[in-house]
Amino acid sequence: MDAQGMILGMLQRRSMTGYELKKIFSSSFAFFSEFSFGSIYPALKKMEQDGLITMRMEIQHGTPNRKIYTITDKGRDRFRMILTSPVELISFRSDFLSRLFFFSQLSCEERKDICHGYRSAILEKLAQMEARRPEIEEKADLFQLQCFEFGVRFFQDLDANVAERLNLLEGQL
Amino acid sequence: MDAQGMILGMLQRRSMTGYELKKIFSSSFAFFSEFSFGSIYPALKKMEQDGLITMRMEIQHGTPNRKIYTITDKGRDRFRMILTSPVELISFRSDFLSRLFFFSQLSCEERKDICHGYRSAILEKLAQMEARRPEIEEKADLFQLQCFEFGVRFFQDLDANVAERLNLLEGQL
DNA sequence: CGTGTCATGTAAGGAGTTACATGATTTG
DNA sequence: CAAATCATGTAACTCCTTACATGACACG
Repeated sequence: MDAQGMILGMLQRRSMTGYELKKIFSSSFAFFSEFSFGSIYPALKKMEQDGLITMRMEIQHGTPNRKIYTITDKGRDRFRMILTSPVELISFRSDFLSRLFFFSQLSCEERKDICHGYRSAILEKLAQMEARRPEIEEKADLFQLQCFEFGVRFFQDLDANVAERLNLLEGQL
Repeated sequence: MDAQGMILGMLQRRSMTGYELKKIFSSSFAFFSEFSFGSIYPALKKMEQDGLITMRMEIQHGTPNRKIYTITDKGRDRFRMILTSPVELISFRSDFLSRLFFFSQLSCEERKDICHGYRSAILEKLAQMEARRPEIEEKADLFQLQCFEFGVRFFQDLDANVAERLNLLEGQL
């Protein structure tokens, strides 16, 4: 699902500004779908032109004015279509696998370093996610919590998968 | 690792044409890194200009002439740098998780359909990969075989992860 | 005689990121 | 007094894909 789809889904829950959308995308769910301002603001503009959302300016004193976007019926229809269209199989480019593919060109030490370094990065990611668990358990609905659980397990599985390659490298298998 | 990096790695094993590179990228390792002709040919051109590879034209009779690319010392140095640079944590956009995130907006039936459909797609992918196992076990080196095993396990884990979400949806947990 | 394989290449488009510009107000 | 937060936006760039163009030979 692209930026437009994700934004529509968010706006279906409640009206929001681009800035707020960015905060949610950057929160605990960033691991499977993040977008920068450079994607969000142009997408909002485009969707307003297409009649999928409407904008209302909130004049503020002190802080800058906010543009609050609200989904329209047309937008709701569009989102339904997006949500029920065929699900794409995960597309990923794995830097780790790109290295593993060329491991024959590295020394044994270098190979192990890469694997260990990668495991550390995964475990750090997991720690970051766990640190945010309370926040999620408080705010998220059942399915969003399931997204989080899926993510945690995904990285745990990834780590175990790398560990298995390491086992072989270290001749412990 | 981008197209340039992957191509350099391939050329370090042996000299090749763009067409051959494409065939390898489209083979059993496409699941973690694929590139189209539209990436490969311009990358080869660029890298030749940068002195990372050299080209030698092979005149053929009948079939079209082939441009055989060979890595240079500069290219080898570059690839070493790429191979030993910090490994990026996997970056993926999961269409399935994007749906799950908005499951509250779907009926129970629709939710289950999405999960079942997704599991089918994963199992089909696994079947496709297994069908190519003999080819890989014959041609690939130890580490490339490990890439393949990693991929198989990755999709198995993915399936199990989706299955766990389904369990909850079906109230069997 | 159509389809597939061999073989190279380019132009246009897609979908994003990064970096910059602006500027007040709050927090440490 | 510096840095973070609030808030919006654009231009340039990256890196890739899709679709097209070209053309001969081999297979069934």
